Amino acid sequence: MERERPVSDVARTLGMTQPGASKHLRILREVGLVRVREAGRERLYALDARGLRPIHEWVGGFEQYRNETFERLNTYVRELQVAREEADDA
Amino acid sequence: MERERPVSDVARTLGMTQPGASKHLRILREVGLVRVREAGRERLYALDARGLRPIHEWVGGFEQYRNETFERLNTYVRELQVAREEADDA
DNA sequence: TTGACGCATGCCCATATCGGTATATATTAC
DNA sequence: GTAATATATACCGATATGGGCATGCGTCAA
Repeated sequence: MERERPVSDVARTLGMTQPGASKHLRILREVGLVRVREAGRERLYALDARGLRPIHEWVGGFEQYRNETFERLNTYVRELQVAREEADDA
Repeated sequence: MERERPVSDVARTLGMTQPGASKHLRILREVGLVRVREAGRERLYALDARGLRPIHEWVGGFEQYRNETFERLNTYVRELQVAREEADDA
């Protein structure tokens, strides 16, 4: 992430072959998560954090359901208590 | 997301079979993204947004590289300009 | 210009994943 | 008790995915 790296470097780091890394990087490039810079016979890949922005926001969109989830849970628990009290009364 | 639903409901909504939905929900349950409540012969599934929190934070952790990415890009562009000027001088 | 190097692609195999059918289990209704 | 309903699981086939090797193409160095 921290700096751009040639394909073979990525491959070595991840313990895979050069073609393997090349194919992964291709996908990441196609979805906009990395950018490439050609330097001679090397292709320097680097993270393009902009591509993660939509993902981050999408996941964050569920945040609003956090409280609601617990509210539902509380409602349920209260219903249980009421039901029990009524059963005790009978 | 907005409320708890029985398996068959989820299946119908997603246009898949009941076993299909059941298997997906099992996975989601195992990774903590949904919770289940047994109601008679029904299993009411609901989103557990807490499970998304770590994902959200993990993705957000890359946010710090956003600016750095552009700084690297700017540095590169400046290097190009300098190199061109030197070439022009020669 | 020729050989070495870096990368991308084509091809192939092993395995994972997805979705379906059949079926066992548990619960409700009669 | 028996039938109907809701779910989970086992099993199976089609397809996707991951990773390797062989190879072609561009680039650099001698």
